Amino acid sequence: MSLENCESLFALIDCNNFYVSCERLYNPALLYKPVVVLSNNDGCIIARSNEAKKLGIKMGVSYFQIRDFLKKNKVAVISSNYEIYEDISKRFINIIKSKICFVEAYSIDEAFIELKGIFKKRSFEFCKGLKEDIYRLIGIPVSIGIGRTKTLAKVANKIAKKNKDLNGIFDITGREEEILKTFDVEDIWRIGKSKANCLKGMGITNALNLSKIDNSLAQKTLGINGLTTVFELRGIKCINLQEKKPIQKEIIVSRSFGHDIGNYKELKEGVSHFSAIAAKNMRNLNLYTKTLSVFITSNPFKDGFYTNQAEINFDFYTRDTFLILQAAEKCLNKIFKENIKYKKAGVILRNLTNCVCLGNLFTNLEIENKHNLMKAIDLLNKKIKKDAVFFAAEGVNKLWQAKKEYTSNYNASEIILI
DNA sequence: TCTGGGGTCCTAGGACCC
DNA sequence: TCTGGGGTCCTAGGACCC
Repeated sequence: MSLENCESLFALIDCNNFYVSCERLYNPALLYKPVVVLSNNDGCIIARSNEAKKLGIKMGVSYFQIRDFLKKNKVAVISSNYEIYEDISKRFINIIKSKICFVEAYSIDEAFIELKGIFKKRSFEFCKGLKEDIYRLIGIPVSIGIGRTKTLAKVANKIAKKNKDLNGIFDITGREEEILKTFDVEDIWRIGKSKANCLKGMGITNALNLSKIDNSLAQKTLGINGLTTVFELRGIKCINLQEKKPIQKEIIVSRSFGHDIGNYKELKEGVSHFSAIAAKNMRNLNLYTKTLSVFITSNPFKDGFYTNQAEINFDFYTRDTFLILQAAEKCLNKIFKENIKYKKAGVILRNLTNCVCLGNLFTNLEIENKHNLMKAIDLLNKKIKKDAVFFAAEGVNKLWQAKKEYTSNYNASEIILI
């Protein structure tokens, strides 16, 4: 076998303007029109249709700054609806898994695959078929980049997206030098703004320059991950396909409030609500926690910024919302200060495990009963409606809730695509 | 008036110990 | 009078990703 045959081949499948594409499934009137999707709290732009990109709307811009511009240009504005996006994302991954074994669900709208054997021999045809299948089955357009390493597949994907003539698929293999020469160092996967600035200061402006950098210089300026990137650009595989998702290290639920909160009661209700969501998410992932922390912050854009956090360790691993609510309240009491307008709060669960770790002989029965209660609550909320059952500590009015003015009224169960 | 949320990893620096 | 140095652990904060 020649050395060439031993080389790996990866593809990155990336959904085009994913959130916008999802919204278009529910509302075809949005097709061919400029559309943007807003972050939680309608804070900033997190997805744009191609038409919106053409208008020069940038990613991450705060909504209030360009509201008038959007209106003038008749851009459709939509609040994000993550339930729907997650549902479509699962379908997207399932289609890929039905066609090939080696799949890594990398993010909500991206998957890496490793092409081996017959798939490698017919890589382009296979990817073309996959792209067509995804569109036929769930109506989401994707772009696919192919390369010898994940980093090169990422580069190829950007090229596929940018260049219309390629019809959404590009294989960089054999053309690395020519392409990397035109590829801005800032656009390389895992090279962020600050590293890019540092590199540009050294005269390294494109990906080809970076691939030729001295190893020890790369490590010194970019750290160990940067050196990995350099090798990957040279076509040397350092980052493997991660088919099995490792156990999550933390679960975070945090939100900015719709308005500043000055009183303890309202803040406590918010923190309790986030705790209940975090506990529910943890049970969904079949995990238990041993550490809970709460943080609160005032508005960082205003004077007298205050932020603080407190942490509590449980005596044993738990997934019991009652215990989590108690702990969250204790943490909040440690850090709450009067006369501050709070803008944001969050709850973090750490030290997660998937082992069933119960307490001692005397507490086991009680814990078992609580488990069953939690299961029942989760089931009711799933079957009847969200928040059909909730904890008194979360409050009834939820006055602090974030803004969401432009939500589409669809839910995931409404659409049947396959 | 309005400025996202969720996640991981690395590093620098302090505390502590021998 | 004189005040080392290396290891480990922890944490906060930065950088990066989507």
